[in-house]
Order: sequence, then structure tokens, then C-alpha cells
Amino acid sequence: MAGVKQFDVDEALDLMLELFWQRGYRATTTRELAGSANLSESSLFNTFGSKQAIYLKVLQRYIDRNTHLLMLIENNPSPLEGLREYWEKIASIAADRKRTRGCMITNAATAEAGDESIAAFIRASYKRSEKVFRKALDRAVELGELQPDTDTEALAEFLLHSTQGIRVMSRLNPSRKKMMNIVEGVMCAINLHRTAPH
Amino acid sequence: MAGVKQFDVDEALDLMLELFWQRGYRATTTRELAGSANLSESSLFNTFGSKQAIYLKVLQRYIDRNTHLLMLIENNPSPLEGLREYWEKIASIAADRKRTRGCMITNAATAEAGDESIAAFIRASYKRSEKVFRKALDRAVELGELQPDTDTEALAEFLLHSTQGIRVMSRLNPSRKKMMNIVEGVMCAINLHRTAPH
DNA sequence: ATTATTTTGGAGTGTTCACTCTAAGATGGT
DNA sequence: ACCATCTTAGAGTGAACACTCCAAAATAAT
Repeated sequence: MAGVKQFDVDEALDLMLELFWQRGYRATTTRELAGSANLSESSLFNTFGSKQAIYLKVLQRYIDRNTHLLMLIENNPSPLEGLREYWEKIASIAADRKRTRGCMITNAATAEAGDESIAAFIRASYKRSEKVFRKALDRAVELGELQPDTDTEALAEFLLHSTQGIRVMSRLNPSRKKMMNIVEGVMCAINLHRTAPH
Repeated sequence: MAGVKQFDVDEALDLMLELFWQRGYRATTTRELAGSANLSESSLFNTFGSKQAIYLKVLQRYIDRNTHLLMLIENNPSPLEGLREYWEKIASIAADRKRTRGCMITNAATAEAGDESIAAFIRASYKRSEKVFRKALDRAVELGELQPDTDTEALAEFLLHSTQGIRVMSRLNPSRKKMMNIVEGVMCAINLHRTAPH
């Protein structure tokens, strides 16, 4: 083989991710994309094939990057404390006034879900989050933190929808207080199933 | 005056609304817009001025059209029953497999909130919903359905975020069961403040 | 009937889009 | 050294975009 790439593919993806995240799929041009990654359009297309292919790669990268947030739940000895920690974290991110880009997956879900290959990606990401929530709730039941008859599947679905709600709200510069009020509401839904209420 | 419009403006807006709703702002072309309303591009621009102006008019029309949903809450003698009715209704709409367009406001919030004139619209719509939720909760406190120390402002903010979460989820063909599970979660958050807990 | 004013269709307008072409340059295997 | 193969920059491609122009038609007031 000969002729070797003059750039790091992952690094380029990271740079393009920023642009896609900020502007969305359609509003981002391939010229800007190439510019943001410091490479020519020919290299861009030669490497990735198409704008959509870049977007899908970037989405995957975004998902990978955000896995550590879910670990706040998995790593906490108390699942319920872990969940609270996770919600406080995403609410805190949502309240950050410098980050009105929202969540890239949520943005993709509302804007690009018509494209089935993008929709499949989003569904996979949601399933993953929901599984983590579900497992935490099951663990909470086992540990006696939640009542044994708790419908953890239903509660996990509720929790997933909440993450999306938070991320929509984040697009409109919400106050930290508003965000924390939302977290309290979510905790209420969980607390109703606690073994030692309030 | 002379030279009279050959079409009904509101009717045209309704037709264009469908297209904008289904495809989003950027993916809809002015030619398609004109076609959907059965008029020429010159009439379109002569009447409305610009693509963005059409979008804003359409958004307003969408908001007006959906006011009747909020009245499910206001018209119910029991505010808590009204809230449940409202949530069951929007969840039912979200679970409709023929309606994966989601909510036009939510879609605009995640895709077009960068445009400040669009963002202002969205904020106004949210404020309106939140106010209705808040008033219902306050009424519930007065009627003794909720405990007197309930933070109705915080709870209303929680409820608003839930509506947005439901509408994001609706883009991905959720099952009716999933949607109803979400509703139950929301009701849990409210029920924690009930005067006669079970 | 004439005039003033407006709408309308259809053919443009310049611009921008995603993507390609080509020729030069770079590299590794032999 | 030489070739085969790859990458790259920069110009270029047709298509599609939001929006405009213009001449014809339509109307209401006089």
C-alpha cells in the first residue's frame, strides 16, 4: 500500500461533530464540514463517502462519548442515588447557558427520524439508556429500596421519556432552578415506590 | 381596491402546515409549499413575504389549533382528572402509528431554536401550557386533592418537560403500552402529593 | 369605458448545495 | 530506482434553492 492519510480520522470526526451538533444535519454544509476538520472536500468524500455517512459516524461517536454519564448510575452502590446523580448531572448540563445545542441524539430524533438509518441509530441509543435505568430499578428492588411489586419496566420507560424532555427544554435556556424542579418531579415518581416513603 | 386574491389565505396556511409539519423547515422547499397550497410561487411570496414568515404564521396556526387539548384540563371539574385526561390524550396521539411527525413545536424547538424569532414563539407556547398546568395544580390544592404544601410551580415545570419527552418519543413509533406506562409515571409524580395517598 | 391597483403564472435570477474530476504529490514494496 | 497505489488540493459539475420579474388578466371605483 502507498499514499497515506495526512490526518487522523477520529480527530476529524470529533471536529465535525461539533459542527453537526451546533447546526444540525441540514444546516451544515460539506464545505464547512471539511473546513472544520481542516481537510479538503475531496479527502472528506474519499474517506467517508457521503454527508449522511459522516453524520452516522458522528452520531456513533457522540453516543460512545456519552456512555460515561450512564456509568454514574451503574457505578453507584445505591441504584436510587445513582439515578438521582445521573438526573442532576444531565439537568445541570441542560441548564448550562453555554450549551444550548441540546442533545445531539434528541435533535436528530425530532429532525431526522424520517431517515430510517438514522432512526435505527436513535432507537438503539434509547434502548441502551432504558436498559441501564431498568437494571438500576431492578437492583433497587432487590436491595429493598423499592417495593417488590414495582413495575420497573414501566418506570424505566418513564425515565427515558424524561431524559428527552429535559433535552428539549435545554434548547430554550432554562434556569438551573427550573431544571432542578424537573429532577425533583422525576424523583417523586420513583419515590412513590420506595419502601420507606419520603 | 382591485385585483382580488384567488385563494383563501387560511386554507393555504393549513395546507402548508401539513408539509412543514411532516418535513420540517429546511427540508421543505418553497416550490413544494406553493404546490401544496395550489398556488404559484409569486402569489406565495407576494402574500407572505418569505419562507420564514410562512413558517412563523404556520406555527401560530398550529398553536391555535391545539389549544383545545389544554381545555381538557380547564374544563374538567376535577383538575387531577383533567390532567390525567390530557396526558392520556397526548400519549394516545403519540402512539398513533400514522402520526410519526411528532409535535410541530417540539420539532421546531430542537431544530430551529437557533433562530431567535422562532425560539420566542416556542417559549410563548410553553409558557401557556405551563400556566394551564400550574392553575390546575393550584386548583387541586384549593379543592383539597393535593396537599397544601405542594410546590405547584415546580410540579408544573415537571409536567411541561414530560409533554416534550412524550413528543420526542412519538417520533420513533412507540407502542401504546409504552406511552401509557409513561403516563402512569407522570401520575405517580403527582400522586405523591395527594391528600389521600394509598 | 377607462383607469388605477392588484394578483397571477411562468420563466427567470444568482447562489449554494452535495459531490466529482483531474493532475500533482506522497508513500511503500520490490 | 521504479512502479503501483493511494491521498490531496482546487477547480468544476449539474441540480436545487429562495426569491424576483414581467406581462397578462382581473377587478373595483369613477
